[in-house]
Amino acid sequence: MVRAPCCEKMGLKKGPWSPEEDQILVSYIQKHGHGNWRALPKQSGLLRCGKSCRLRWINYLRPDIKRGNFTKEEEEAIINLHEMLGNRWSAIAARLPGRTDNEIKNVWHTHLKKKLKHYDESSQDSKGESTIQISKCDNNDVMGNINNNLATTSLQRCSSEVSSVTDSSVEKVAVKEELDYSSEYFPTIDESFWSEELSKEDVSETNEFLPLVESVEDSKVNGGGMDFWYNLFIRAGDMPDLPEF
DNA sequence: AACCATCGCAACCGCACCAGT
DNA sequence: GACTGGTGCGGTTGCGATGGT
Repeated sequence: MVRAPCCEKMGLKKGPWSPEEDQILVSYIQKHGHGNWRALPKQSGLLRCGKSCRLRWINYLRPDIKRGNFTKEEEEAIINLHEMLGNRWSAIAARLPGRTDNEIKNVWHTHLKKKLKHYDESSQDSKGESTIQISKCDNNDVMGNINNNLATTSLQRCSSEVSSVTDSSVEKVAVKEELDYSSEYFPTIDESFWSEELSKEDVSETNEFLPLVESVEDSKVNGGGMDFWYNLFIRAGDMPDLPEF
């Protein structure tokens, strides 16, 4: 395949986006959508290549982007999902609503890798057990449901152990954590599960996931982490409307 | 205050994949 | 089946911000 000439050779702009460019891109997409990224710059009058426009929109301008620092829950989810999925950032991002693959990738390389390294080092000091610090989940009921209904991940095992602690929601507790993160603790998930074609019916047939939806909808509990857990364990795109808490 | 090192984030690059012809 | 164009993805880079000396 013949590679398309790069932006610079075409006289197109590169580098940081100006507020004016952002404005043009947003208003164009709001009006016309983004059917064809390659044609978009021409039609909108932007001196950018389509690829650059797409990236800017996806990583920064999309209205559903959640800005700001990652919560502890999100960080823990990234660690767990990375353990399951590897460097498939887009797949991880699909399970963290409002976060982009680029953002997750950056967070991984700047924060989480170091964090994990730190855990590894501290865990090597003890024999077979390590002590890690995690934040207590905001809502024990939710975590209980997760623990009842989902195959256990390392995070959930931690959560079940802290669920008896009843005061401050940000209290840090020391949790004994076994070193072995073997498949015993992760559900066997074949590729079809992660594929975008999985329907709602398929989800219900994959057992653990539906009961969580029901429990969330029924419980109407108030907790900052609710949307997060709700979205994380239900496939993006097949989600029912979020319940009001 | 000036310089340097490090960090964090936005953006780019190159490749792979897919659909249409 | 081969070719082409569009899109998506993961790795990498550039650069401003921040902190330390």
